[in-house]
Amino acid sequence: MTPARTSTGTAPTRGRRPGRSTGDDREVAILATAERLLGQRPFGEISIDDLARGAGISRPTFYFYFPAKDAVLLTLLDRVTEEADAAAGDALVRLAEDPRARWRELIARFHATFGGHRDVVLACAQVRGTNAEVRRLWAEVLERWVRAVEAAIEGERARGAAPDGLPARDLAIALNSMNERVWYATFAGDGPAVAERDVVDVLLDVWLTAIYRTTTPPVSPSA
Amino acid sequence: MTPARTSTGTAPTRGRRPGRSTGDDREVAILATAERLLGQRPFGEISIDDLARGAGISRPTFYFYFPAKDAVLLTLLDRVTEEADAAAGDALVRLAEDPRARWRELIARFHATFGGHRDVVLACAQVRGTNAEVRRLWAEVLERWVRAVEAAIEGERARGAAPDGLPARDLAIALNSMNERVWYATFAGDGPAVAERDVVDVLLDVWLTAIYRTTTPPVSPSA
DNA sequence: ACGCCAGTCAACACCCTGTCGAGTCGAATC
DNA sequence: GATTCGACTCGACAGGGTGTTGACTGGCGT
Repeated sequence: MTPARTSTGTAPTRGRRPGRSTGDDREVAILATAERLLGQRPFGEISIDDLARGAGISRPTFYFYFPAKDAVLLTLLDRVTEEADAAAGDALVRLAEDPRARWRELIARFHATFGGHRDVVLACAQVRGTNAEVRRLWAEVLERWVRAVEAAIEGERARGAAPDGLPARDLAIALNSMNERVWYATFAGDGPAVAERDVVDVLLDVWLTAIYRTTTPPVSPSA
Repeated sequence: MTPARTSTGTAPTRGRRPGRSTGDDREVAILATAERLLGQRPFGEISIDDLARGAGISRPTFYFYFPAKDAVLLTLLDRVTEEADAAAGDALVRLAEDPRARWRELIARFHATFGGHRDVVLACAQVRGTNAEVRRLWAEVLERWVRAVEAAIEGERARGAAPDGLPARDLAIALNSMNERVWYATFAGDGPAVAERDVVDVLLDVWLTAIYRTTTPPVSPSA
């Protein structure tokens, strides 16, 4: 796994150099403590001391493993986005054979991944406003997904299944943004939100109408 | 205007009782300082001391006017949402006469209002994660807008202009959520974002296709 | 037997928040 | 014109969180 000490960027000096192994358990203990505590109270109310004590070490020792509290969350986020990438992976291959099913699969898999780590996702959404590292990582990940969707839309237009219209990139951004915000509201449960069991179908409907102008996109004549 | 001392909720005792006027300038000075500083650095990096000194008072005196730093932002947000409400106001009346123009007007007016106060909007989005008051106020406002859009969609379905489909409320939530997130990205300028001059048209396109399945909704036969 | 280094923590310096109590001052009131 | 009252002000404190320093430990290679 990627080392956690990424936040300051300038100095990867701090922390355990590869070769030894004693400290690994402490690192995972911190991570586990963070994920557990995130289920109980918001990130802002968890102190470094809480994390350290939860992992059986003192506060200064925490800094041996992570440069700051946010870096823990960043590592957690990294895991989740990797899992989401893996889950999404091949959802859009052979799109032409059954577009509706493929798009639904994409959305459903993201939903499952995020829903399975909602505490982490929610916490990241919260600190994204104040932490540049989290913001950057999330922007990177989103950019990948936007590009994948953009390419898929262009593919559908090329085979004549989807009409021309908005630039594919803008459409991809808008749809991905919608998903992000709708999931946030659904998982956080504050403000107007779509019920969790409906959210995939609601999002799917908007995606299909925005891309194809119909909820039953045509399959490819061949195949 | 509404007094700012709303955060604790239990005790409106604190602060200047109506009748005198000396303190009003201080209050507006704090607000003005906050909005000015927000244009320079994020809310989290502005201390109460900064606000107080900017308004020409000491830190303890700040607490005479506002119960906490967040309350200042809350007051600022209140202004912006009121302005947005006023701007949006009658955009959806006579929808049937020219649906595309009316929807566009709604979106464009919100865009103009938020864009005119982007520093405040951005700051609120950031603290929403950590501040329950801001979260509640935003949820309330959003709920009003969702209801208005929901009613408009149902109206369009009733007159046969829009096909049935998703529950109108879910659709309204999804579309409003999309706007919120897309605007945030556009104004913040981090991560994948739609260019500011295109954003109204991009959002409009998704709204129209999601509601009508066409970008040129039919006008009412009468009128 | 010795040095090195990952790992550990008590203690410190700092910053920010929120509160308390002692004030100042102008405008009614007597 | 003295007195009272309440709006308004701030110095000083207590508390809690962060990040750093410097000293200490113990195993492992030489």
